[in-house]
Amino acid sequence: MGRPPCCDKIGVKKGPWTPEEDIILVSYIQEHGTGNWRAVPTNTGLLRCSKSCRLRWTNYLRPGIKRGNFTDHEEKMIIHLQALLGNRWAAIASYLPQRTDNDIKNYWNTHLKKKLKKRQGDDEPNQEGRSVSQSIPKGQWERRLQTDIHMAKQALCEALSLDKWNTSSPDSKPFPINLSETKPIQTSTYASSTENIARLLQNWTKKSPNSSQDGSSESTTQNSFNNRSIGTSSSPSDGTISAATPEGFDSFIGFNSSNSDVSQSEGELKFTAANFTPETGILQEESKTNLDIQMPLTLLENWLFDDASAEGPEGYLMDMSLGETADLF
DNA sequence: AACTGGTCCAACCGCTGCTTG
DNA sequence: CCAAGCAGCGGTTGGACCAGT
Repeated sequence: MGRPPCCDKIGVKKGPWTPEEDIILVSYIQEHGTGNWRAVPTNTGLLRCSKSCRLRWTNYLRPGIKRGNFTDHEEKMIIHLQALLGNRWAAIASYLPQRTDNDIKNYWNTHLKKKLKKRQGDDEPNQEGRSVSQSIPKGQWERRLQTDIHMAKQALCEALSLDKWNTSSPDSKPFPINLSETKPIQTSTYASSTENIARLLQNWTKKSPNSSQDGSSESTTQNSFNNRSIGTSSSPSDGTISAATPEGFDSFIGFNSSNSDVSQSEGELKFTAANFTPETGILQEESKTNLDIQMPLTLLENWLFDDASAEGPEGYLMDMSLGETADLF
């Protein structure tokens, strides 16, 4: 007979999250992963509903999130993807792994909508208009189906050849994203909030029994979390975070700093790839997500930014869905 | 300095499809 | 098979912030 009720709405806290709450949530997910959101409020003592916890994690605390201004590159991708997929922000976000669907949605509503409106007002033929008009002949459901088939195919390809990514050639990047060609811009609000959290995390990591380096595989989630964050940015002797800075925090909670740092060297990229395998624990899901979109994004960029291409996205997707999926299935 | 209007974004709301017992 | 609950998604909102007057 169903499951026991989720979180009753009595005594559930709402509104902005405090750094303390963030730490509690992060530390819990470090130990237990993101599998059971329902258990999070009860096990952590957070007066939040499970939904709120999940949202906080996926939109804010999750590793690998890039914050701040959108680059031209990202902007173009969003515009094209929105024209292709509609308001399927989650699907669009899957092509921009560093951005959350909420972020993209907000950016679309606050910036791009107006921008496009303005451009259309200028009555000037542009790429966005072209993409939209090209996508119209196809039914929405059909485009969705094509995209979903395409994504499923990519996921399968990834699953079958994960090792290739880890031992890829020096030219290959851990993430498809040439987003890294663009400038990193951090918002001051997030920076300040991460500073607070990082400061609090210092205490937490000191107390945490999980920062041990015994190499035990009892919890891969813990190990990966610690290895990638504390292990690279802290003193091994005391286990504390070395820098109470936004960068320090980003690196604590994941791979963000190396991932979003556009000035990173190829060597750093390789380092990221080497450490960023699906076997690395709690962030496995995130890493998979990132890996999964590697090929599609690279291909996507071909048509997104190839002005000479007259075929457009539909041609690509049609090929993928009608041609290659036949082989797949 | 105070007010006003606009912008931005984190968080909430409500719906839907899937999962579970 | 069914009902209840969960997780995820897209739409909306509230409040902080900023620029202009």
